[in-house]
Amino acid sequence: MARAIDPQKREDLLRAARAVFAEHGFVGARMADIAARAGVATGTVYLYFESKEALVAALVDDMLLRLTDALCAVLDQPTAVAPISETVHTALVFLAAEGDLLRLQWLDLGLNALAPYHPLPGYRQLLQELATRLAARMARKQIRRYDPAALAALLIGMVQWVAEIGLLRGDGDIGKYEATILQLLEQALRTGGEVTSV
Amino acid sequence: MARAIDPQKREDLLRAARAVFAEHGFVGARMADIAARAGVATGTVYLYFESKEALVAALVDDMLLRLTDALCAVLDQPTAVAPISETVHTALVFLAAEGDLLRLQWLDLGLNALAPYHPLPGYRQLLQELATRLAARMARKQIRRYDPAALAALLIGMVQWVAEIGLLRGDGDIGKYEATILQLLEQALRTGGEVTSV
Amino acid sequence: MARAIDPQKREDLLRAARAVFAEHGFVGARMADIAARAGVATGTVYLYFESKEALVAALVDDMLLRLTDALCAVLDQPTAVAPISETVHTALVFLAAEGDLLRLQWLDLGLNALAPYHPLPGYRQLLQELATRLAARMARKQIRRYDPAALAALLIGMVQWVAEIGLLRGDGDIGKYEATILQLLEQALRTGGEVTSV
Amino acid sequence: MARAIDPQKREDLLRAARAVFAEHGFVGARMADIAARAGVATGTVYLYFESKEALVAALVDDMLLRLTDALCAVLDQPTAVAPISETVHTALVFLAAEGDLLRLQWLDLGLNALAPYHPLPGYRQLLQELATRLAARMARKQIRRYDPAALAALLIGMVQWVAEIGLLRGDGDIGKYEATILQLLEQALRTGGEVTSV
DNA sequence: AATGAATGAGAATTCATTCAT
DNA sequence: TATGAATGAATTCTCATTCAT
Repeated sequence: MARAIDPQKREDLLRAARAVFAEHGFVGARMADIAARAGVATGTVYLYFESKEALVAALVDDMLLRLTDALCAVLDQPTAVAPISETVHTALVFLAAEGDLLRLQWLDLGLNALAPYHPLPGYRQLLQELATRLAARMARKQIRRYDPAALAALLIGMVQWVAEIGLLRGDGDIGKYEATILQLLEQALRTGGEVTSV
Repeated sequence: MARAIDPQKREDLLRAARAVFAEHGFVGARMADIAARAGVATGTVYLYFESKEALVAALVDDMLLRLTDALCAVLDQPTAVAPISETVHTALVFLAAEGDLLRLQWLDLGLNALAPYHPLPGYRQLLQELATRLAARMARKQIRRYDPAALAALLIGMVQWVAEIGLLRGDGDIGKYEATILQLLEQALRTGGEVTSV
Repeated sequence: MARAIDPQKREDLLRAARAVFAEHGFVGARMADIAARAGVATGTVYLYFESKEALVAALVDDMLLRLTDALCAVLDQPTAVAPISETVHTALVFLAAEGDLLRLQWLDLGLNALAPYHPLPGYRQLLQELATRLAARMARKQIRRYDPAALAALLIGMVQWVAEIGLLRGDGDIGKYEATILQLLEQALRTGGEVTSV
Repeated sequence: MARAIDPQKREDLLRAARAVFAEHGFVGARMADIAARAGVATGTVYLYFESKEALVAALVDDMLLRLTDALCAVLDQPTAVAPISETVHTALVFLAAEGDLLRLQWLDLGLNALAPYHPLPGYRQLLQELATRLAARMARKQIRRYDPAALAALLIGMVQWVAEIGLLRGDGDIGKYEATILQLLEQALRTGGEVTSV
């Protein structure tokens, strides 16, 4: 059970779940509503997802994958003037737009507190893809050398937390924070003698 | 209602709640168990806390306050050689030790996704105290000038996420991450011509 | 949980459960209906009984106890002319009148097929009280000597099955069966040379 | 629908159902498991049996038929020394071996408490075949004269209940009970002046 | 303030059954 | 006849919360 029989239906279910979670919150969302929204019977949800929590996990995992794609797209642009800045900006825009999923990520983390080792594949993927690309820039001396995996984690940490602050404050104005991230990275990442734009 | 009549009992309840949450997770934790653990009747819990969620919030808020105290203590040491480094280290040690509460923080954030603007007082306090002290160091040119509030947020973001990674990986080994934070801050925070230790 | 707090409420619950079971059958009976019928909230049922099945067991056990009492009352009458006959008759009348509980007994037996050793206390009680009294009569040579416990079991087996046949046939006319039991016991139980009425 | 298309498949399904019922109990048994065990698709079960309950009924009915056959085989032996004793023994051995089906019989009885008149054909058959043969022995004065149908019912009642006691006690040791049945029948069934073995 | 029995809303989940293929 | 994905009804039981004492 809980196998993807019909990919389209799985898609519909995820879309419906996201909408219902956004509207009623995790606790307020009813599986029956999600099913109805996706145009299937209640029981059908369970052919695709083990549980309500699994729906959250799938949504978060998918978000992480899309974030990875978005960031990689930026970092892979050969013509970028300030790739790191653009990456940070992209991440912030992405997370601001998908604040509902960022909150679902916190929920997933909070709900699975007892599970010993269960990180979503998306985390590894995101950090790894980022680390690879950062390492490449280090190798090319475009940015200062750090542990790539750790640097990737720090970027994600800053960016997610800044996005969360935007959500917490409600206004979503994180301009000051974004500027500071960029200044900080400017200093931290620039290579020795040159004047570079990160 | 839900006001602290007996501070000791409130303490006991928080301690009991934390233990039960850690043992059974938020969903698996029963108010009756928490009450029993604290040695009071079920109904008594509600004389001190509005709801189960409020218990989580109180626990998180308290954690944030204690984190604030711990970090301020470090930053206020006049004799510190590398205050920022020590602060970061202190934060990581603290969060690693209180991983259960960090997870409860994520839960609180995830659970209150729909509430418009309700951040715990502890967040403001933590960021503000940190910002104040960072600003002071900037004024004294001990570290490079950034927006203090934003810089405080970035530190918290990095540190919390690194601690979370430690939890996710299960091994808690975040040495590499801590080293990288320090290197990065070393670069980002050092003032112009001098060779400083941050 | 599932302890008797208020004996009266427990009584009410049992009475309500029996009525609802009789009306809708075990499967058709809803715990909420039983609770409503007893004038309590749904959850309250679970303060007195572990589960729907436990309600059945309690009902059956109680029936067994009452049957025991009824039969003992007959057997303990010193003036009885034909005590065994009267006992059989009493049992048949009792079971015919409480056919719903007899059926609940079958259900309990069928439902607990997997539980290794879980007979209701009522069974032991019934067989034992009966055996004791039969043994006494044997000692006084009022009836032929058999293994008392086994004889008690055989009586119960015959009587319950005859009552069940009455239920199955719907007409409840078991006169022929009762007569045959009595004839059979007359032969089987009479002592040697005397002409006794069992 | 629900008619036997392929007798072999019907057999397989019954065998599978019995195994799954024995393993998980009636409630715990899933139609899908039964189907899988029989090597057919879920829906196929319903081509052979109306419902889960019908599966139970078929199993019980079949058991009753086999019991009938077994008992008739004994009673029809012209050379038997003590035919009634052997019949009782055969019944007890049979029911002890098929305790799972005896329990399913109770379940069937308990589940159909509300249905007005629906006994399985197997009951009538069993009682009738037995009655016929007992009547024949009475006609030949081999056993004392009673109402044959009633006597048959009493035998079944005793034997089933003794088998059930074996199940309840878990040890299956019903030797004492069997002996008592035989002694009792010896007395009850022997004809006038002769010394017969029943 | 404290108690803890009583409340009762609540929804996730299951699985017997169906039916389009 | 067989399939097995889809259905969706249906309800037990839980447990946060209340409130009479």
